[in-house]
Amino acid sequence: MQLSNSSQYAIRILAYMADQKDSRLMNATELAETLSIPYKFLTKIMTELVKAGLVVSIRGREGGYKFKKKTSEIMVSDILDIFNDSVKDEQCVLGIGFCNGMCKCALHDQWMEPKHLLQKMFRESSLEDIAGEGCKI
Amino acid sequence: MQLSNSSQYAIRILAYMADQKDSRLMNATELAETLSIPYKFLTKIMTELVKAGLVVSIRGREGGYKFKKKTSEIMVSDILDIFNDSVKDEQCVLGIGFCNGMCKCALHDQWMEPKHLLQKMFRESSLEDIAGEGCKI
DNA sequence: TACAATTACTACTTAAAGGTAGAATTAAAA
DNA sequence: TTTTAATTCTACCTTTAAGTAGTAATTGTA
Ligand code: SF4
Ligand code: SF4
Repeated sequence: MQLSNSSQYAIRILAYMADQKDSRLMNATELAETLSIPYKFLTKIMTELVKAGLVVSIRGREGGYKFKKKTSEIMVSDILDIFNDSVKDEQCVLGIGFCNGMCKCALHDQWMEPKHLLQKMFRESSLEDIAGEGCKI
Repeated sequence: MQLSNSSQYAIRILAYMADQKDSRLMNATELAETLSIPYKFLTKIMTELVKAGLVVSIRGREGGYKFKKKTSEIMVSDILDIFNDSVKDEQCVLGIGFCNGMCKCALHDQWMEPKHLLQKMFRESSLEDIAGEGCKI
C-alpha cells in the first residue's frame, strides 16, 4: 500500500526543481547529490519525464533539465500516471476487481471515500503547491 | 498503490472460509480450485496464517484448516499485518517519511483523512462482515 | 500395519522492480 | 577544431515478490 520508488523519486525531483526561484537549468549530477538519489537511476527517471513531456532536456555542455509546462499546471497525478501508480476509478481495494456493483463485499462502499480523497489529492495538488509550502521533501 | 498478491489471496481465502455455514475443515486442494489460486502458493500462505494464529491446521488424512478465532474477531488489518501490508500511522503518502510535523509538504495534511479512513476500514471490518454481505470475492 | 490423504519444510525458478556500467550522442566553450 | 560537460541508449546486475517442485511428516481408515 505505497507508491513505487520511481514515483517517490520523481515527485521529490520535480518538487525540488519547482522550488528554485529562477527557472534555471538543473543537471543530473546536482539533482542526484542534493536529493540523495543514485545518479544512474535518476537519469533513467529523468529520461522518462522528458518522454512524458513534463520536462525538457538540453543536451551537451551547460545542458540540463527544465520544466516544459508551468509548475502550477503539473499535477502529482500526472507524475503517478507515468509510473502507472495512480489510483484508478475502477481499482478495487483488494486489487481483485472482478466483482461488479451489483455484487459487492463489505469493503466496497467503504473504499469509495478514501479512494476519492486520494484521487482528489493527487489530481488537485500541483508541483507549485508542493514546492511552495513547508520544507523540501 | 495496491495490496500485495499474498494479502489479496489471504483475504479471499479467509472470506471464503468464513462464508461456509458449518465450521467444517477445508483442505488446500478445495480452496485452491474454488478460488483459482495456485495450489502451492496457497499452501505457503496458509502456513503463514497458521503461524500467525488465525487458523489451525489438522494434518494427515481428513485434515484441513479451520479458524482458530471467531470470524467476527478477525479483522482485515490482522491479515494485512502478516504480510506487512497495513497502513502505518507514521506512513507518509510518498513513502518518504523523513519530514516531521513541523515541516510538512502540501500533501501531508491532505493525506491524513484518507489514511484514517483506510485504517478504520481495515481495522473495523471483520471476516464475518465481509463474508456475510454480497457475493464471494 | 500398510495405505492414502493431508499439511509442512526446503529449495529452487521466474518475473518484476530497482539499480548500475559503459559507450554513444550532443553542443557549448576554449 | 578539439575538448569537455552534459544527456541518452543499450545492456546488464541485484533484490524482492511471486510461483513451483519434491519430499518429509502426520494421521485417519481399511
Ligand atoms: S466488491 Fe469488494 S472485492 Fe469486489 S470490487 Fe468491490 S471492493 Fe473489490
Ligand atoms: S511532509 Fe510530505 S513528504 Fe514529509 S512526511 Fe508529510 S506527506 Fe510525507
